[in-house]
Amino acid sequence: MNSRKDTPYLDLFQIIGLKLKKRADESIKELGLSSQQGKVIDYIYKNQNKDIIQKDLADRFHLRGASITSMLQGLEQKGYIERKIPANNERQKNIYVLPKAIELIESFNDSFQKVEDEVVQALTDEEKQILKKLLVRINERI
Amino acid sequence: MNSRKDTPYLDLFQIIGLKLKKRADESIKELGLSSQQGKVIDYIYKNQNKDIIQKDLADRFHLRGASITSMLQGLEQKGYIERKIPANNERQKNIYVLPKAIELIESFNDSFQKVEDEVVQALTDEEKQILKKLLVRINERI
DNA sequence: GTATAACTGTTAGAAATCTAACTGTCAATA
DNA sequence: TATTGACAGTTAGATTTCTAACAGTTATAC
Repeated sequence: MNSRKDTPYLDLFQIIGLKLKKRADESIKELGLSSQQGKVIDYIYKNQNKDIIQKDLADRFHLRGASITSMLQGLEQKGYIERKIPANNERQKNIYVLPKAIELIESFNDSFQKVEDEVVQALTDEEKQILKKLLVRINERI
Repeated sequence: MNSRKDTPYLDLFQIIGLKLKKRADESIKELGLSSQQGKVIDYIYKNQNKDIIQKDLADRFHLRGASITSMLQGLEQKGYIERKIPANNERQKNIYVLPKAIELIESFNDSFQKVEDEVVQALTDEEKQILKKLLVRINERI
């Protein structure tokens, strides 16, 4: 009777991921951004000296090119970022954060940090290390 | 200089969750369903003797009532499920899977199982147990 | 050198989810 | 027992993501 199908890891990752997304969204809602937008702005800011293009964001955040276009159009209209076609390749667009976004980064990173702390608060230092090691390995293999 | 903000657990859960969702969607695409729809049908089927109502699904899958309404309307139109107002409470609707869905359950559970296997394939038995224990504990606390 | 393929980003339209406002039903209470 | 509040579900409209088809640019191959 080994035909019983069960997917506890799949289910746990799905549920934890959903809960964390809602917590993160909630924590920066007052700034008028979604957690996804916050993460993207933070990533652009941290890599501003590396000539990030939209494709890099699509790869990092596992989104389609069309979704990045849509998100960045929104962030550009709201004055958080700007996009410039580089001289050496007219297919691409480099992304830069504007002062209006930089003011917020510290604030929503504080919020994300609080959610992060909640996640690992139930674990000992040793368990944290083990968990990170296992998550990294899983992430590399899938 | 401890102002450095970093959220590796948040990021890993987000990325792994996204990857797994895409894998699961891909694996049952040929059946004409999303992985979410498959999970819901499976849940209804496994709890058919418990008079499941829409609110139970909203709680289990961390979706809003409106989202459940929309999803179940779709599944009902396609002939996978039916909804019946119980005699003792006209506010509620009990959900049942129809034969057309039951035929598929075995098949997409096989698909989900394959994704599940990929997740843990890089881990030893001991690591699997530890991981599950830590995930369960995190899920309980957030 | 030109034709073709690969790359980067955009558009249009579909799907899934959300919030806010709503309807109808049941429960509590005054 | 009449009112009020809580509950379950629905609708309308917004948001975010997706796929498919496309335009323009760059690289490759003949």
